[in-house]
Amino acid sequence: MKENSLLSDLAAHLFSNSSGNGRTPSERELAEHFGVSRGQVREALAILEAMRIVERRAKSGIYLTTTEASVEAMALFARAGVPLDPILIYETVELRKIHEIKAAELACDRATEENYQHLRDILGASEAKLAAGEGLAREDRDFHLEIVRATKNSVFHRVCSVYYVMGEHRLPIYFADPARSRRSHEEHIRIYEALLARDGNLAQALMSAHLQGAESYWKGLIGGPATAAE
Amino acid sequence: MKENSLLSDLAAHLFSNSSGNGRTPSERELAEHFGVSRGQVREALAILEAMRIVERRAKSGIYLTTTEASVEAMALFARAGVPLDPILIYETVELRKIHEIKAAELACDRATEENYQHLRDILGASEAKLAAGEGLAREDRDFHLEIVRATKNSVFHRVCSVYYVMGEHRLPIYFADPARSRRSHEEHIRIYEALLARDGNLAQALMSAHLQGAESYWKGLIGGPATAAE
DNA sequence: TCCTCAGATCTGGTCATACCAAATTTGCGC
DNA sequence: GCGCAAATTTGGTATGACCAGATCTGAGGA
Repeated sequence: MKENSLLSDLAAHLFSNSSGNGRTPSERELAEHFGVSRGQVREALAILEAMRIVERRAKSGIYLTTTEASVEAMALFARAGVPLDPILIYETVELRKIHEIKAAELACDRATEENYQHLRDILGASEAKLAAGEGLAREDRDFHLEIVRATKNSVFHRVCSVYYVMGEHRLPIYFADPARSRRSHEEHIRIYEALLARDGNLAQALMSAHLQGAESYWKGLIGGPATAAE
Repeated sequence: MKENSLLSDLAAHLFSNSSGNGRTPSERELAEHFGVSRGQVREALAILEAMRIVERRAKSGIYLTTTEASVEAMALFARAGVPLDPILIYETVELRKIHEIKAAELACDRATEENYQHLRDILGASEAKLAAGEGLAREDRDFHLEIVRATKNSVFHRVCSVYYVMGEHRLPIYFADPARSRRSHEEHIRIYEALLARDGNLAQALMSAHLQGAESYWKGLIGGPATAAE
């Protein structure tokens, strides 16, 4: 990964080192802290400002945004390992349900052989991972995104691909349980078969049930005291 | 507006002045062209790169991204006045339908008095605009976004608020017709009433019909190449 | 003790230079 | 034409400086 580590490190640092009014250290302090030039810090801050994570007030300082940050911002935090508000995870799952049930329906009408081939490839990779006793985080994401891609609506895909990465640091936990991984994989297979049969109603129903499992899981984690082993 | 004009100007410029392989002018050339320092250009480029609009290759150059740009990028272009591929507009409308029909349903369950008040305020503002013979672009967006907000799913709202701005430069055309504005406004009123009555099915149906009108309109303008595949 | 206000300080915004090393282009010699 | 080395270009990065408004500090007055 050649990811911009300064960006995520900086984001994490700003949240840990901001005063009560949301004011963060100055550009000069940040530059010194990270051992880079002010220019580098300003470049990163420009991105963070575009993501509405911070607000730069001329001659005053840098402040954490009080209003809603962008979805990109949430994804950045997820990558940076910043703990995400559980509420946001739940909301994300809810949004996924809205997106993917519809995507499954549309994909039944519009999926091409290329999409089917990709899905088969992903299922094959999943099988291999399962056999090796590994988690399916990456394959899960790929499978679901490929269905969105099969809707042939690129805006739909752009929107989904942004917030799907949010789960990248959560899914490993979810798929740590081999039984859950296996069940999820089998549900994927059935969804694939429904897509192949172009049975819109069935695909929707299967997708709904599939995501319901994830929703209950996260709801359980968020809701009562954490009883699940982690 | 205190918007970062360099950002959008730069984005537009890059698209007009890139060679066949997608290579854009160098940072130094861009700095000179816009009469700013290289640092300013680099800050803007950092944002454009984060939006996946360009790719900066060390010691080589800046290249327009061949892969899918982010939704944020589309919104930026819309603001910058860069003509958007009609296909993207149609795809956006389709995604809006997916989002808003569901939002209407959820809002029926979760809307609070605050949401209703906002909706009333927006409808009032719409009435005033209509009486003054003005378009409803802003009010239309506010109305629809408020319904999304009423779902109390902040991720949902974040996602929608990004791509809604895409329409800001299109809606004025749509609402140039007084009859269409009036009809749209009246449909908003009925949707509001359904939300107030917490009638989920009715709200969904009204929203679906409301957006169907917009969809047909844009489809008509585009010429319907999207559905020609079937 | 508390308030006021001018002066010192800090801060983001912007620009000009400079150096590096790799990628590109140029142009010489064949 | 062609190959290859030298000259040039390019992004990446750092340093230093100046501006002007925001912010903080402390002395002096009520």
